Amino acid sequence: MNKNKENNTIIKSKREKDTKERIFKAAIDLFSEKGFDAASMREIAEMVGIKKASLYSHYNSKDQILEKILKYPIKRMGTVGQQDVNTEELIVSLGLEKFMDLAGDLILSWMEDPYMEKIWRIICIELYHNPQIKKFYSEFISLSCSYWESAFDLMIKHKLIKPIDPRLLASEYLSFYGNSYMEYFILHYDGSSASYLDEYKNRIEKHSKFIINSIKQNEEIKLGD
Amino acid sequence: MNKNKENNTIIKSKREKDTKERIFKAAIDLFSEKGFDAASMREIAEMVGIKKASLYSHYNSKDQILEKILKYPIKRMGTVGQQDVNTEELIVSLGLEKFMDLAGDLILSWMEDPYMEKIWRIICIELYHNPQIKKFYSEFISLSCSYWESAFDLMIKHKLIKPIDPRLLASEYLSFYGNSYMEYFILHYDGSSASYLDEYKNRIEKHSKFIINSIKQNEEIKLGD
DNA sequence: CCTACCGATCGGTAGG
DNA sequence: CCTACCGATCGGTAGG
Repeated sequence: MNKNKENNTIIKSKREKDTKERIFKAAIDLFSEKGFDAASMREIAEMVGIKKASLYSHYNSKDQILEKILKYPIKRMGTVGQQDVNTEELIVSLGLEKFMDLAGDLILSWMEDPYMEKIWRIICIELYHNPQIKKFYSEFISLSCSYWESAFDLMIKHKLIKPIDPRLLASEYLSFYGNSYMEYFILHYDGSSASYLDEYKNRIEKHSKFIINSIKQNEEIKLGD
Repeated sequence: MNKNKENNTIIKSKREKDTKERIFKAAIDLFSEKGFDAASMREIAEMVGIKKASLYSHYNSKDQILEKILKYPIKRMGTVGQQDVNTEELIVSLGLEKFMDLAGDLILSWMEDPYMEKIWRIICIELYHNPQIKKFYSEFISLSCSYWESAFDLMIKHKLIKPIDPRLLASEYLSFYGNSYMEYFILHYDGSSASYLDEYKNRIEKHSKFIINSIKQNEEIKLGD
């Protein structure tokens, strides 16, 4: 008797967890497809196969679902970006070209998670309309700029690149990424992935080479040093 | 009798035209402040000082108001960009630096119209949510890229810059603009103008110098030619 | 997890 | 240019 009750509780809570996750996934799909406002709670419920009112046993509000979605990239950033390696050591040991290649690969690997792609699209299309998303994006941009500013600063210190304002370099390097992703997610994204993405990968690779060529220390000057 | 009737007709149609323009301005203000969807016809009417139903004697729908707003930048583009000057002559006669300065000034002067700033904000914040705006933006980007691609191509032809893929150069040059404006309008715009705008002007000037330095033909190579 | 309901708000129209 | 109204849709709740 007791065993049976326990079993039921376990099964029930497992099903509940499962439903909560299905709601999460359905919300990502719908928000990324139609935008946060245009996707209704009714549609989310329909996709999960339950009635709208039942959503509220798992989440208190539509905003709370979005809140949980925005926590996902932060978790992912943690696992990808927060290695214990020292940036200065990495730059010195790899050199300019290889360090930049590694950084580019990291950003790409971060994007290849299918959730991340959809979540970025949600962020891009709701950047203005949602204060929650605006705050998240501002902080993300600010963190990225700081990281790259200090990276370029270290490169100058080790005479790997010309002494150009590292803040300017960071924004030259990152604005191309920003603009490319925005364009991709807003103008060309069709949910099928891979289609346009390869073209963007190609463009970003060329951009990286252009920047490297523009800032690397000239050979002659190096010799004369 | 006849004279009086005529006069009344003129006065009436003048007032009608005036109201139509006040609706136009109110819509620009409200759409740029809150976004197209969030600004309601009731609010527009309230700002103009009439009732909502009266709006429909001037415009058939909310979408038609937006349509008219989007025609404004095209008219402005016509007056600013479509001079009869030949780009090739301009590049040869001015040289690299002065041509780039002129182009930057043109873009800025285009932005300094107070309507344009608000309309750009509408475009940025509604880029995804509104198919009309998406189409307008796509075409604008495509036109800008083509123009700059051919401009860089001409510079290469006249050996003013290094022979780098002109398509890449166009997107290096323009993506910084795109990203800066997007960031300005979405994260820092507060309607008061001038506040952050100066900072962005400064950043864009530095960007232009960075690009010029990266692509200009080295003196030595020029001599050896 | 459901049915049945709520108030709020929207763009737009009829008729004067 | 107005009053008065329309159907549609939204997020969320009560109560079981």
